[in-house]
Amino acid sequence: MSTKETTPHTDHHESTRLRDERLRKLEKIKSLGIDPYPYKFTRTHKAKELQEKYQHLENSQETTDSVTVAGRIHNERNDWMFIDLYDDSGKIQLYCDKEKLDQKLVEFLPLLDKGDQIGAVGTVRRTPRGELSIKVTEITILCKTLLPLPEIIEGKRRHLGIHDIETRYRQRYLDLIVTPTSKETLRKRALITAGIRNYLNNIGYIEIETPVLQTEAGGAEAKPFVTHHNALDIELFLRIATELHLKRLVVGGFEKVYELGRIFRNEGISTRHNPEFTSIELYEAYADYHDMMNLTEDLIKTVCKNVNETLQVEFQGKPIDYEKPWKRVTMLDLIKEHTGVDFAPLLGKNVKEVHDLPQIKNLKINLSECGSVGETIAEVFEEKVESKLIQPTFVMDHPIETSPLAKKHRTTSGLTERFELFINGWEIANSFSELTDPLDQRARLEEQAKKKDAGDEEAHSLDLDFITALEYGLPPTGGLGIGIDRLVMLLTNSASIRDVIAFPTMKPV
RNA sequence: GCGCUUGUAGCUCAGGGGUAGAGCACUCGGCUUUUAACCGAUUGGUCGUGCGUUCAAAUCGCACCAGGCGCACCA
Repeated sequence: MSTKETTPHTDHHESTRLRDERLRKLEKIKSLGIDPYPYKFTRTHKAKELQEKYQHLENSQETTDSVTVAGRIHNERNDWMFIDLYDDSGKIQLYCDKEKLDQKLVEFLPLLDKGDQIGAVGTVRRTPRGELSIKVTEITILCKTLLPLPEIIEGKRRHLGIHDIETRYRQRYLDLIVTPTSKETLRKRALITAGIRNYLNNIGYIEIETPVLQTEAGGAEAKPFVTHHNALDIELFLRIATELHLKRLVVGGFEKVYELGRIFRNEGISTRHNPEFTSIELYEAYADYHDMMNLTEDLIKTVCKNVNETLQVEFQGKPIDYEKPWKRVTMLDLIKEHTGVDFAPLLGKNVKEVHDLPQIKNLKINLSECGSVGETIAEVFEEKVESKLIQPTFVMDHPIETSPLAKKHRTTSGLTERFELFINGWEIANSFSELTDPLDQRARLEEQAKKKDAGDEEAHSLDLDFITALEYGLPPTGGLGIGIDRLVMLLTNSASIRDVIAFPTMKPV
């Protein structure tokens, strides 16, 4: 501090100047024998509790009820006569009548700054203007801040806030202080994840944590992050799915098991993609994908109602109705509906012959990457149908070539018992009647391994221990995965995945 | 990874070859017993970074860095 005082102001950046001013006040507070960073403070009420409790207090009415509150100063008016104090429940105004205040406190007030955390004791009153206030008798500094909070001006109106979206994500603590909706979104996210766990725990599921560090990153098609374990001197991968370990747990005798947790995929970043994101996967013995559809629909309806108190939710201007029974339709029927092409008779045909059919050529889709009719179907679906599925829709019975972990369809050959849930054109959930036949599973993963060897970085890897587990017997099992971040986006009307992740991945500055 | 676009004071933004601007915030002073208070004064900036063009660059060009949006990949 002492060297700073001798430094000319001209050598300082503005931010340093503002900080120095607060350091000066900090020193002053210390010199008064006050600890600017005390250990504990006991309050009697939160802001919201007071607002509710004194809802019926009339304008200008005063009580003798003494209360103690604590929070952060967001604003001050008329030389500290009015202070807007915020805690995590909301706002309460402090009223400082300097004529009646202890002289020491009057002298202390100018040492405060917006952003400081304080505790206050006083009596409850409603001002003539109708603002519930605490008529202050004591103020305790709880934390002296050194940096000013960001403020924005709209018209002539000034309030706390940040327009710069980069700052909002990089310095999320600031965003949370000054942007009420940011805080609300994360609060809702917590409500959603807690709601999901509650729902599942109540019907007999248990949550078990499976490894993040794996020697084979299996269970999905994605590029993994690679890391290294020093003591073992081996390459390890961050998990891309929880699927294979959870199914091992079902082999081990857990009949209803899930994990809600972080997974990692080494792919692009966008408004809908963060390299680490949260999924829930759950597995239920003796269930099939029809059971999983019922569970998915009921689960999402339940959390939606919890969070929004309604099943009609707007997403970026589009009304989405979660209430009506969700449409259940096969992938082939949807393709037929949107393109007029019926793939059912083409299943099992030679892929080149299929691509040469006039009605396929007319679709004007690049199918050169599709090495099978199944892959062609998936591609046509993605190109022509996916983005149109705005209202909740279960898309059922995917081709076998693109679903290596799903059981063959019980009646239609070439298809599997799988569904994906689409809302707002996004895949929200993915589910199968899990493949339990160890010989079939081995054959399908070996097929994937061939693709991987041929250079497909995203093909499934061959996890031999998983195959071994299946040979010890996986009962009929329904499995389900839900992308939590996108679900939260939908239920909180958030345009970017970064809004629903507290600390989204950013390039270092 | 590609395309478009943005980066100027603590915050929000103007300025687009000729001495770096405004509002608010901060600081100081005045007025006021009051609710975006008001009035006045002073502060405050390597114009994202680097290299170039030019007598002269915040401004023009190129490269790089970071963000946003779109595309690709994907959930």
